Amino acid sequence: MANSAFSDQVPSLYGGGYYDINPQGYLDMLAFQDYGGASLFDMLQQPTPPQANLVVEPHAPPASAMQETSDLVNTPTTNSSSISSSSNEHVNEGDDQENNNNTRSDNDEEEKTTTNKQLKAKKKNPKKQREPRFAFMTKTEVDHLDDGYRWRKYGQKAVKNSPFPRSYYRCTSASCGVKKRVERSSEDPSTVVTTYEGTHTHPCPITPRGMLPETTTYGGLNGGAGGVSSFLLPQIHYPQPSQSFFHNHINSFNFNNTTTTTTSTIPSTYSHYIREEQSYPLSLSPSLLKDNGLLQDMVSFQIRKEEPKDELS
DNA sequence: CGATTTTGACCTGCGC
DNA sequence: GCGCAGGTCAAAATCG
Repeated sequence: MANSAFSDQVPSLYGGGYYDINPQGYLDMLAFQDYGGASLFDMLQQPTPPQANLVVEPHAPPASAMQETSDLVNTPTTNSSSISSSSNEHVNEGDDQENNNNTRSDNDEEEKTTTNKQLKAKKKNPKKQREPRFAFMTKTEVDHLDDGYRWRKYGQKAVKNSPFPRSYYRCTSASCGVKKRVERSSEDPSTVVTTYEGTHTHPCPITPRGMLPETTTYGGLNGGAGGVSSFLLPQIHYPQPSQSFFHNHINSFNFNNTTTTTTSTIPSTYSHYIREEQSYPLSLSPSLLKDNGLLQDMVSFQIRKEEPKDELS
């Protein structure tokens, strides 16, 4: 199959469920910029982090329109890859996602202790409830991108039809059950496919620049030259307890040797037209971005309509 | 010495 | 039911 890493991975993300878009129908996104060595965490420290909203508008045409608005942002390039994002069956109630996160991790913890001896006898609910997930592809030589959170690798598996293994990471935060998978595309070895599952139940642990953990891998394979770039991945708005997955920050940006693209996938339940509304802080004005050539390679968002297989019919 | 990574074994889901 | 592939566990190894 073409691009097994992606083809294998992403479709599975689409199975079942739908997004729990917040009442306002907004999908918040962070705009990114490489501050010439400063990480995005610096940006986040700012009182008014750059932000762009995706506005979900019912009854509007999906893809094409999305393309239009994306073009407002920048010009897609050829070497960029697309990412897909998806949220899997998270059961109806909006709160469930959060609850799932918490209860699941709690349950996991309990299971670990109680069924300690019963190896791998992890009996989760017969009806497994998967966390919302989304994947994105990144043009980078670095496998494990620093997204501001701390991850612990808990497994690695060879992937069928791919010479590259898939790595499994888990957020090191105690109560946070977020996982991520990282694999290199067999089709395009320069592309790394990262799949996130779940939402963080805690603030980004990374403190301002200089406090970044040494495990930060950016620039490593590139000799560390060219400035440090970091990007931030989905991060929930903590003040809002029942945050929907899509209310997380999904980013699309580009830095030196790395181009990351994210494609939000809106399930049929929300077969809306998504318009991108960007509001730039002074430091992130489009002109500035352009001047710096930071986002020029950013690929347009492509909102893909996906019919959850399970729920079709 | 604690935290993280590596790695082989085991579990689970799914297709045949 | 069987086999395959994906996902997870946990002991051992490695790292800082």
